Amino acid sequence: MTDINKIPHDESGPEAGADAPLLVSEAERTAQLLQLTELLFFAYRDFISDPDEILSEFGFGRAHHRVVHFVSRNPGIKVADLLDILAITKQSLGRVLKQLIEGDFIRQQEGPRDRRQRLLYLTAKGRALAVRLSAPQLDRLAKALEEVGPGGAEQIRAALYHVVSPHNRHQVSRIVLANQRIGDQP
Amino acid sequence: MTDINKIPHDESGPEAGADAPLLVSEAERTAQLLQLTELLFFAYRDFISDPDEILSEFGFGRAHHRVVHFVSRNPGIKVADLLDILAITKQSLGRVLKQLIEGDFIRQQEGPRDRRQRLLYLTAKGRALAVRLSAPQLDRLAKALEEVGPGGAEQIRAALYHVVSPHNRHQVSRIVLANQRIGDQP
DNA sequence: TTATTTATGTCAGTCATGTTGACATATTTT
DNA sequence: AAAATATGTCAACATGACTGACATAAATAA
Repeated sequence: MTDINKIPHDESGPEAGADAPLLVSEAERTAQLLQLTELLFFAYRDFISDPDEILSEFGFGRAHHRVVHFVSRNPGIKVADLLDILAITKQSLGRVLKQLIEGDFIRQQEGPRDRRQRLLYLTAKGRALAVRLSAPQLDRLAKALEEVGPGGAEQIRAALYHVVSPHNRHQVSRIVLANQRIGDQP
Repeated sequence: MTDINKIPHDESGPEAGADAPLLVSEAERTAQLLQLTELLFFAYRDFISDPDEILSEFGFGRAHHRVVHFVSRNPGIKVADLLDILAITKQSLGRVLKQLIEGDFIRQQEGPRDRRQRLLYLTAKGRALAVRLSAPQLDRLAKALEEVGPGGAEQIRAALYHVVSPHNRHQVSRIVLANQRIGDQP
């Protein structure tokens, strides 16, 4: 290993900066990939830490966050579609959904064409929670993106997209492109 | 919203490509950040899916993966340092560590200077498991990075690093820069 | 119209992985 | 000799997943 071990400047991060040499050996490439693996782990962990704190105020957990988030982004979503996005069982969803409905964060509305469906919407209270949950994450991401140049966001988006398994990409594209902003009225 | 809703080409991902306009409005910026939030969720979920399958062969879970990974990367690590990295309690670690030791994936060695310490090492069997677990992740990351140009890896590294909470960055730097390659002899 | 399928909900039990709190043992440090 | 440290362990509990079975209402097909 060459200079991989040098202690990075605290504001630039490991091996960052314009003077970083492009990779030479296979070993360095592997080392870089391992570092990215670990950074993904640590970044993800901290990324969800702010919502976790807010949620605990309400006696909620991460499962509630996910439901609130995707209902916020997809107002009127069917239960079946939400299950598809979350990739959990209806029993798992049922528990948190019940709590969110009883706490007046989410309301259900009979499907206009198919009355079996229970279309999901955030209440005003639910929207307020969604805003509170998303704020620190948007802030964190915005600050992180300031550290990479303009256009970096697109590269990161492309990379993350291609970390998704090929057979899931189409679905992820559809979901991600729902452009309801958090807190907007449905 | 302007052209955010266009269905992306399946191989380029949402809103990627050289022709993507730089952001104009605050709303578009927020939409982009929300998309990144969701991509991080979906990418992370798929990223750990391959190891999950391998682990289930052994009756293991993600907790075992983390322990194997960080012991692999830090041969001879102290229990206390491992606890620090994982940010879990010793009781949680104890359970999975016990299973890994009983299954002959990890061995403990008395600290040479401080005989209270139990330094952790992978066995040959443990190294084989570590290699199997890391292979699909390294492969997945390598392919994803091919989709962004050269230098993209550095931008992603910088971004992920700055998603880590400021007070954790120093520790993460130290940990990530341990350059033991998975499968190498300690 | 009757039968089947679909969308949703619910009960009951299990598992993995985290938590707190209390306590034990060996070893090092003061 | 006393205190602090490194590790381990027991017990109880919480969260959020799971499987399997069954129930109801509404839409669709035969």
